Amino acid sequence: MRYWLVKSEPSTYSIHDFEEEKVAIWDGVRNYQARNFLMQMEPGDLVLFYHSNAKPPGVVGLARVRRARVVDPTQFDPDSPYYDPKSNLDRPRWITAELEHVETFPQMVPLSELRERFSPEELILLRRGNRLSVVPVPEAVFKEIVRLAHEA
DNA sequence: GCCAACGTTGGC
DNA sequence: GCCAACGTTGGC
Repeated sequence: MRYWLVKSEPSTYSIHDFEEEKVAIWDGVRNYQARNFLMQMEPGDLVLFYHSNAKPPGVVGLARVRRARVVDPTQFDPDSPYYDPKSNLDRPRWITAELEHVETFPQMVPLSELRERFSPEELILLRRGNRLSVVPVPEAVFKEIVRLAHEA
């Protein structure tokens, strides 16, 4: 059982979109390091949902891995912005996971608070220049973030 | 809107 | 294989 954080721009796909849809294939990730993390996800893993490019940016909800190592269908769709002509059906290049919505937090945990409470060493998200849209989160950090999201 | 950081592309 | 140019991410 592992813990993760995924980023999404709310203007593209927000926690509210996810709450309505309930289940989503986490498609469109086109970075090998992020993909390698996606491929390590297992059913039952818990995933923090982070709004990037938002005002303010921060952790806004919780998801759970429903299916592991799902082929990202958008890589084969010429009409998709995520189409990858170099991928092929026999050896798909982009593998992801299917997530289910667990909770939209009663209060978001903004990036500024994450910076106050955690170090860049323990939370990859905080490392300078980090652009990975999928990162692992240590259990203790995960639990603390969930606690903060429910604090009165 | 700015710009630092980073990834990718393509000429050589 | 190197690396300059370019594109993207994402906080501010």
